[in-house]
Amino acid sequence: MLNPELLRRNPDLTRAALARRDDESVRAFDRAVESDTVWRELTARVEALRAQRNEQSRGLRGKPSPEQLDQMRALRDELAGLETQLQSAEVERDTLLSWLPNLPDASVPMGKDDAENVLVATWGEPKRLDFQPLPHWELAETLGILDLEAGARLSGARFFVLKGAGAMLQRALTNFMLDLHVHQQGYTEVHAPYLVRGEVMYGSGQLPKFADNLYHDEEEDLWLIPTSEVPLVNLYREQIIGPGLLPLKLTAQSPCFRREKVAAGRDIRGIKRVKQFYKVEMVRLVEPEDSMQHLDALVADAEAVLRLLELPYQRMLLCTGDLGVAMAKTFDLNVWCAGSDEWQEVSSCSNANDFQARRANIRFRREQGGRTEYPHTLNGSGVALPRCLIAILENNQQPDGSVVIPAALRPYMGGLARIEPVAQSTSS
RNA sequence: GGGGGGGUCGCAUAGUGGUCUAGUGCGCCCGCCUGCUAAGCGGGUUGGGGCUGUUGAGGUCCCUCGAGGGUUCGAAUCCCUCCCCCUCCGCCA
Repeated sequence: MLNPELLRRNPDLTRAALARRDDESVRAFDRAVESDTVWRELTARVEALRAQRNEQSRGLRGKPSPEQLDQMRALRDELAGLETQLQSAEVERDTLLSWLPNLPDASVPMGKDDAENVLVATWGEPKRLDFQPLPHWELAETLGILDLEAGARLSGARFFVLKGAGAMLQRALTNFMLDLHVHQQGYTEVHAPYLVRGEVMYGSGQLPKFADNLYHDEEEDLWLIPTSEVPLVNLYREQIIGPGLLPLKLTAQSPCFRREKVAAGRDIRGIKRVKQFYKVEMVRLVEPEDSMQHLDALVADAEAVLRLLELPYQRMLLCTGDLGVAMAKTFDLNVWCAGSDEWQEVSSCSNANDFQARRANIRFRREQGGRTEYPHTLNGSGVALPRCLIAILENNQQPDGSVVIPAALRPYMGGLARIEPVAQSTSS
């Protein structure tokens, strides 16, 4: 949520910042400003009446006369009418406000969509294989470690089954990433629920806009998380973080559930875009003035994962048109996948500044008795598992169909250095 | 799933229609006292919002006793719905 002060004190600057995203945001902003004005007018009137009631009521203790009672009843009724108006004005304003996206940081380039994201840096060389590389869905099936058919049989399209060295590789990756974040980079490992309340989804910005892409249990009104950013960012919701505790650095592994309704026709082959996958996530809660440095540090933490796994990647700065609603600035890390012959996004590292903190009502104090402030929140994948697994399989494939395990992962796989093709699949 | 108890300003508690502008203890902050510390003494200490003003000084009003409704001239207190915690029984990884 945007700071309401922005609508009142600096509407022109704010409108201009939103205009860098799209026209719809500007129109939504103007409606929010108008609705906020109405709300403030009604607030002033209601509060004046309440002050009047409180004062007169004080003189009434004991035995009010019938005339006094009549007068007070009239006051009550007038107040009730206005309060009803105020309430609906408040709902309207809050709704409009809740749909407004974050302001893009000044350093974010203008652009319509992902085609206009800016390449900031490249690490490593995309592998040129001197044979025809296979895409992961073919490669992994011959290795006997991926079974898309079984995934479909169990759960439908966009679900998959990993077996043997494939399942082990996923587990190895998770453990490797968590160990790096916890032991080398100073994050605190967290396990939090995968099912959360609606308010929690609202807090990190998934609701109200993206209800369509989330799984929801009607009976208990709980939502399946699309990323552990959701519980991690909300870990301190409704709390005031005491002096000296920031920055907080949190990491978690979790399954992620996405309905992928929006991307219905895209990436249908393989496990690039699936409805359930594992991801290791990093979140930071920091003092506002430090947040951009923390964004750089966060990106570096994610990059360390890819470097240790020897995966060539690009760091992209997202343009205004590709920026998530809650985010002020985002870097994507795209890793080269030799078999699919494309760069795939494995990490998205963002600074949400105070947008999520406001929604989730997370505050902090710099010193005992000081005023409360909203911290800035940052999140980034470190990194998404199936796509990382895709990259390892496709880039490390050999002419004989085997796949070499990156050295960093071998200790996590019982020393296994290579996944060999199996003779035959189980089905006939 | 069934029964019982309970959510009050950091923590612990008091408060059963106006005297609550929510008391008390602990903790914390400031000051006094004091070789130093502790004790003692005095003062302060929920969070938010509007207007005004400042760039986060102040002033003023409103809201806030788990959340939302209701009754009433007036609700921490009475009624309804919901959320959460504890406990007993049943079931269960």
